Amino acid sequence: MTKLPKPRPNSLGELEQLVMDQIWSRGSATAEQCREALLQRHAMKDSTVRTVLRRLEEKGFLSHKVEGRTYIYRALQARRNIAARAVSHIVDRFCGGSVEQLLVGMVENEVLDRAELQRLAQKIAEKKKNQS
Amino acid sequence: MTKLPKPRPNSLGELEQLVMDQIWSRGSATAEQCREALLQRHAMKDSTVRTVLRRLEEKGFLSHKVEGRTYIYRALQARRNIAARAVSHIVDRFCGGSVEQLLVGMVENEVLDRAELQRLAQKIAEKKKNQS
DNA sequence: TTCTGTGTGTTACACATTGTAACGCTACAG
DNA sequence: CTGTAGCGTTACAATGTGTAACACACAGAA
Repeated sequence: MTKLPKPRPNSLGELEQLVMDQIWSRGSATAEQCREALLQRHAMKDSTVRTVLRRLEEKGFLSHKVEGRTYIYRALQARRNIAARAVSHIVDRFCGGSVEQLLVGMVENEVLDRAELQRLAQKIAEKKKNQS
Repeated sequence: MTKLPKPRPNSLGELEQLVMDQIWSRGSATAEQCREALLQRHAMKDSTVRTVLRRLEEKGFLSHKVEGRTYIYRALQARRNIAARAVSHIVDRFCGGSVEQLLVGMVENEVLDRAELQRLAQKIAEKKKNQS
């Protein structure tokens, strides 16, 4: 009976976010690179960053390769995909699975205005034309 | 110096979700009504439900009026609006504020298929026509 | 070869959130 | 007047997250 790695939750804490942002925008990064980049807004020890990186890897957001003695982390999932899945959950939970309902809500809440929505529809239509 | 109500986080735990679902689908409900409705999937004591209800109220999701000796809870926010704001955060965080990016991601992740997307665009267009 | 620093693994701790519940008080029904 | 239904208060354990110390190992300097 090998003990399975304890499943960690699929959401991101604040610091975890910041670290992921680093990885995403750089493509890949070491612990030190992350730390340096974050120092301005958020001072922390190197062990802190490394712990966060390890947890992110456990959660399945990152993987690393070893280069010499240092770990180089890269994202396993694109920002967009994370967003897509998160939104999918929300839609299921709150909108009865209907993306349309979601969009309606977003307009109601002025998160999205009608003009924007129109542009979206336009683009979708165009994309279809180009594809078919 | 009156102590301000401690701000609770804006997310919902699993049980909190279930309770909110009850309130949302009924329009309003008492603690006992919630409890009874949830008993099948999720046994719990009355104090548990009441604690959850109180916390939901602290978080700003619910309010209550008193009828005789019982509290009647109702939602302060529509499901949809919660969804809209949550998604708005996600879009900001992960999609650079672009809903389009989000939709692209959702198609990539097969959360949404192209046909569905087309229907959406269609409906948006129709709605515009009806309005203008 | 020995020393030293850099990067890693392990372990720990505090605090907040969430699920869970006991206990005690009060007011209305019988 | 007494039981009970419904509330307020308080508590506790598990988990998630930020934070970090410490020990170990290896690569390059002396």
